[in-house]
Amino acid sequence: MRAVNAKPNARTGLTRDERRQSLLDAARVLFAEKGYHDTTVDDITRAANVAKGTFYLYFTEKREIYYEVIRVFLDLVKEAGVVVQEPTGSPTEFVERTRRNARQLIRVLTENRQLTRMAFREAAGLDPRLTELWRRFYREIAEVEAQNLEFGIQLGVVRPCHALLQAYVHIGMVERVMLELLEHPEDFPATDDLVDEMLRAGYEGLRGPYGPPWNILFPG
Amino acid sequence: MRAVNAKPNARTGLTRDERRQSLLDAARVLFAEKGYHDTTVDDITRAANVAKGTFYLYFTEKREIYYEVIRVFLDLVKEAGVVVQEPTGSPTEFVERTRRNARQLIRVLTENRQLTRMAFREAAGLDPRLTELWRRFYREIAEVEAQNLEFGIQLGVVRPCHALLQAYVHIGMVERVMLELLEHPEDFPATDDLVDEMLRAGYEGLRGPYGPPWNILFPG
Amino acid sequence: MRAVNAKPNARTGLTRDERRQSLLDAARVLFAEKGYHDTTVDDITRAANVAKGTFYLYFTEKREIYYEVIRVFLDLVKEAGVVVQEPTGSPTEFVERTRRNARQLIRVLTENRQLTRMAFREAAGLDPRLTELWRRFYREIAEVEAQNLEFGIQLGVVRPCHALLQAYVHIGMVERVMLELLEHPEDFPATDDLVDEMLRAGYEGLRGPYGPPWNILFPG
Amino acid sequence: MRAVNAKPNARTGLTRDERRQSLLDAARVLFAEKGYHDTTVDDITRAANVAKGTFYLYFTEKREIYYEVIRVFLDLVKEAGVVVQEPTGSPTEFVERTRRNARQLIRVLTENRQLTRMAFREAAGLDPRLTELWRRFYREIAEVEAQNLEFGIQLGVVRPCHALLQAYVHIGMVERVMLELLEHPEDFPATDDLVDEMLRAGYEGLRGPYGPPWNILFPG
DNA sequence: GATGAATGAGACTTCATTCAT
DNA sequence: TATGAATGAAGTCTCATTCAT
Repeated sequence: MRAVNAKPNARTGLTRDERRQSLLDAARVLFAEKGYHDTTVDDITRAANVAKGTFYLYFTEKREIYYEVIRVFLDLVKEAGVVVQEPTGSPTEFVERTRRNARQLIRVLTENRQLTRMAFREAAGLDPRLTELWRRFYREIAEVEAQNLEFGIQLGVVRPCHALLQAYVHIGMVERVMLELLEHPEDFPATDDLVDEMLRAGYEGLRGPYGPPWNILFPG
Repeated sequence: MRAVNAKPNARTGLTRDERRQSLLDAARVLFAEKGYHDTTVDDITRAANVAKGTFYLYFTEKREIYYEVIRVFLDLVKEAGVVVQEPTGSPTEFVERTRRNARQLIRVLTENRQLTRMAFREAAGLDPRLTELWRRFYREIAEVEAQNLEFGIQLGVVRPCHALLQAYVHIGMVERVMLELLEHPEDFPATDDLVDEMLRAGYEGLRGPYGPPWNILFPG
Repeated sequence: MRAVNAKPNARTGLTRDERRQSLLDAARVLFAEKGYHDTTVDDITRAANVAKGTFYLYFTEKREIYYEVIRVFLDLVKEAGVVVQEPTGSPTEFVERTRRNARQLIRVLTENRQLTRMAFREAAGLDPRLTELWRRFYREIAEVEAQNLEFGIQLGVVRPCHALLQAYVHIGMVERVMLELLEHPEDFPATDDLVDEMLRAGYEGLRGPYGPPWNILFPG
Repeated sequence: MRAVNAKPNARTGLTRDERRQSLLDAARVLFAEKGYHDTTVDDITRAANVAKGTFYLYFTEKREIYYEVIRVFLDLVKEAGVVVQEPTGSPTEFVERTRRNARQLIRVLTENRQLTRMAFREAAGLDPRLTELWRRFYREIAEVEAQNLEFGIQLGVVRPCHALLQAYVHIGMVERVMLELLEHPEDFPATDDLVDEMLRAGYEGLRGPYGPPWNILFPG
């Protein structure tokens, strides 16, 4: 028994979902290339090989398809790099899992280089609804990361700290480094070293051989 | 002797620079509020109390004034928070200077809350020239920060590391935390504690009491 | 023996005429509610529970179904209120028959309140064919009424006059009063009194106790 | 000293009001010819010799100019034919004034034949605001006419009656006759006779030589 | 006959930019 | 220099109608 929308169209042989998907695919490429405002509905339908009116059978307005493209992208990012860990295992395992997630995240963003750049450049600047989408994205990944930090604290791998703040610290460092990496890969170490360098920075900071520990630096 | 454009206009009593500035001021407020696309040239001239055509006596196109608003804003940010340090002094002095810069940066961004949000939301999404402006902004502040890290390494306060990468790490953490702070100040510690928590994270990381040092965690 | 189109459809169990009728019924309601331009073919087919394409198996275009709805409505009106009288009987009978027709007309229009309002509001404004339909409607009812007046003249109940002109006079008074009645029933007497007041106005005018007869008023 | 908008435009030499008027003039002709829906903004601006965008400097939307055309037309009609009379003078004077108004009304409507036909055909069918305009039109003229009837009653020229109802009766008869006259002038007497025939019908009705008076016809 | 996805012409509206005074 | 009416390209969205299955 087929699903509701699984019946292929009489004329085109595409199901409703397939057609919708082909519009989304066309839109993703065009938005990634030219951004929201320089991409017209006409561009999208031409790229998807349908008439202009067809667009409005699948999306109520131009914004909606942009919204959808971004939503799917952000879900992909969340899925790739943002994983709820278990409060178990050794410190090595804990860090190792984090390491794997980071590498996976880099892979996904690199595979969607243009889309990533566009998404973070235009970010939330055109719609309260879109702003809300981004806000929720950051909130969700921050909560997962804060949760992971709490687990780390329980395990003793992480020292007590303001977990939510540190979650945003981690998100920010990854975000900025990734965006620079996508522009100038030649300025950065290869993926594995890059990940390690960042993990280490997060784990034990940058204190040098002659730097006194924080409690001596600032006794207050 | 007055500068070339210092002669006040017969009708308006404003010098050319003053008029230009009043357009920029009006534009800044409107862009901050509504973003680039929802602000019309008409809005700007109405807010600045000049006729529409006057706009084009001071700016060649709408993008230019946006570009200028962003440029001034980014310069302000650079000036506030990004200072080339001296490779001298004690570790305490080194960190103390960083601390002062961070607090100053928070002050400036908070004072320009709406503009900051808008600028980072719309970011570079509408023009190669604007994209280039942002790219240069990040490159410049990254270079300053990398330089400071090199100094820290020389002083022994900072361990040897990939300075440029760590510069982006620092930029990212500040950027993301700031943007969240502007949205949800109630989720974060007050400024001084916030700065310390971040400095400490950068300085000695989050390693907990039972976390082994990195070289033991990953002997490779 | 069944008529040509009386064979019920295998799938739907409806004869061609029944299906056509259900489209007309749906259209009548929608047109009455929203008028011609705000009612889409999609609205109609959805309300009639058929696919959009089905519409064009029964009507060649959207206008046609509107035309048909109006035609049926105008026929209903004609049938209800416009009756050819016989040139026989007493004055009382003559007036009494007129009175019955008027009451019947009010009933029909009141029962189709929305449709009546819509029909007279949009009237003939969208199509020469429709314009012609309305023109014929007025001509036909005017001719019947003129005929009745001629009978009245023959009976001596009605004075000699320009019968066609007076027919339009009667049509106009009924039409306008009816349309106002449908909007503001509270401004008018109840049906029977309303009819009598109008009949009397038509029959002996509004001349007051001190008003001289017309031939004295205007001796020419 | 000139009025606010009396300064002619630098480029075109037209004041704002003149330009607006030329758009209205163009629109009136086109609407009269083709109705609302078949007239495009493009048609209007082309006829007025301005660019399409200019339209929106003077009207917020297409409906607005239609609304304005109808409003001006209805005001013209009101002004021409709907005059508040004085409760003074002889019956002859009273009727004579009515007669003059009626003739004036016929002149105005005949001079605006196409516009009149269009206006009454499309009537109120496209907008609540327009519906309201028409509703108010009818209410206002009905109130004036009802007032006049009250005066007539005071003078004894008119018998006591439901004045508002009779006002609508009069409006309807004039309206319908006028619309038929505009279509088929050959079916009707010349203006002066037409007016007299209608006045007489309203004044003393159509009772014939053998028709008993109403109170005998219907003793109830 | 019935379906409903697809079509595409065409309408309205916005707004950056120009230019005659 | 300042004005602000005028421009017109361009974009979004609607919907009557078609047609392959």
